[in-house]
Amino acid sequence: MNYRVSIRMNEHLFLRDPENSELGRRIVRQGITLFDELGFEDTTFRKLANGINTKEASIYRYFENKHRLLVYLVAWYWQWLDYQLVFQTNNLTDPREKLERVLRVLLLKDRSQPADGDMDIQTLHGIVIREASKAYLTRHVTDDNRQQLFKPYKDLCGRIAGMILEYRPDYRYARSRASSLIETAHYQAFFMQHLPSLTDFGGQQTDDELLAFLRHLLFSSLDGDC
Amino acid sequence: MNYRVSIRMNEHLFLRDPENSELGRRIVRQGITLFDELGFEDTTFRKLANGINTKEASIYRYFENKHRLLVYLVAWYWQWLDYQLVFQTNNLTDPREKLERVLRVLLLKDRSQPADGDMDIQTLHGIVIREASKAYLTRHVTDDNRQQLFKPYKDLCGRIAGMILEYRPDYRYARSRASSLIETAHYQAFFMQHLPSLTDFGGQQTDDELLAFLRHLLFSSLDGDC
DNA sequence: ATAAATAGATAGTATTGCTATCTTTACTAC
DNA sequence: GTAGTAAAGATAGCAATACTATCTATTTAT
Repeated sequence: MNYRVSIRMNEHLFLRDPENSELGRRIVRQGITLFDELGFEDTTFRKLANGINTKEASIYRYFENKHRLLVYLVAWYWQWLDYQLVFQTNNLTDPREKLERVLRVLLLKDRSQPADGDMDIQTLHGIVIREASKAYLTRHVTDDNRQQLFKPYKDLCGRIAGMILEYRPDYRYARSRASSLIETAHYQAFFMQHLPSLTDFGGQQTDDELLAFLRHLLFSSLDGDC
Repeated sequence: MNYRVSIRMNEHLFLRDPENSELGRRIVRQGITLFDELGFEDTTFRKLANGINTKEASIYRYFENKHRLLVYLVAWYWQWLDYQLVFQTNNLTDPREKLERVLRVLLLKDRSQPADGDMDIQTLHGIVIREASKAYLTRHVTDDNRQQLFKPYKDLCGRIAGMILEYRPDYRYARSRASSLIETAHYQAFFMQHLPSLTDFGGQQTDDELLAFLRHLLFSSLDGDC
């Protein structure tokens, strides 16, 4: 059996769909490489172009600017993650088990379903941890939001919120709980790696400790009287 | 009685101490104004200089670059907040009451102790919400950390972690709990304002709802069996 | 009164973040 | 096979950014 999941992206995320051409795919692939290696701030379209033997101007035909490329990659990741969630929780009936899967998927603990080959999921995960909040922590967040740029993130939160409500139908903070779960997973992962004194994860299986922490946080909030 | 709290900043945060001169204080004050109005990305030292009738070059004598100015402002805020915490919890004996105060201080719910007059705390709070994570979400976080730039943040987390342990001495995740409390407070405040569908705070007293959510999250994690 | 520190003024440079235009190539329809 | 169109390549250019350097004027400390 050979299959792959393809992810349909919102049109506002690009000027020309990068999945439809060889150049577009190279831009995306190199974008991931540079964001990973240089970080968002030090990446430029000129460097990106040089890395794939094309010209700056060609990249501007695909993405308005560097920020939009970031938004694109992050949105792609959220959509991919959302699909993983659907896949991994399919056929499960126990709501607690579903939430357990949510935690594992957020931390990329399981061999995932293959996606379009241009996306290196592990690397993208690292980019999301360090750069994703720069996608919305801007003065133009409202305009960007109007163009639906954050819909994948909202959809993912919505799905998790739904699972929270399956587990605990009267829970009052499903959406905030979902968004803070995602955010906490990512910045704790960042702290763990770079500012470990902000965390309690020092040892070897830091990833498992983080999972245990998130599990504890999530279920203590859902299981209490409230 | 007339007093003010003065905050001693780490030397690595600046090239020349901005508190020691009129120009320095103007730079800081205008920095706050511009970060607030234009956001970090669209602020430049040229604009800043024009706004206070000086030259770009003069600003570079105080701060290495724009990022360092952000780090300085954010560090100042964390130190100020840390002091607020000390002040507000002084003489309290009930550990739960102390943690309640932590929540209120994080959300700036109480009339605070006056600080050096150049800092507009409310505005700074807004900047911290939107920009603070850009201070550490970089590729050079490790170098910056070596220069102690994030010590104020760590100290604040450490203090909150200490209070958590007073309340619950056997709690295993005091530091992660503290850092995620701070981050959650800020992210949720941002979402509430700009991407409200990621939260459950829609109505009028959104700030009180956020407080209730944070209280719920914090105490449910500390009161459970674990 | 003199030296030292600070600030102001001016200039200059490499890079960034674009936009414009023109040419070449590749595919598509008739 | 040719004409037409879309994508990509090539080149140029420009205003703004992020600095650095240097010189002069002013304040301040001794």
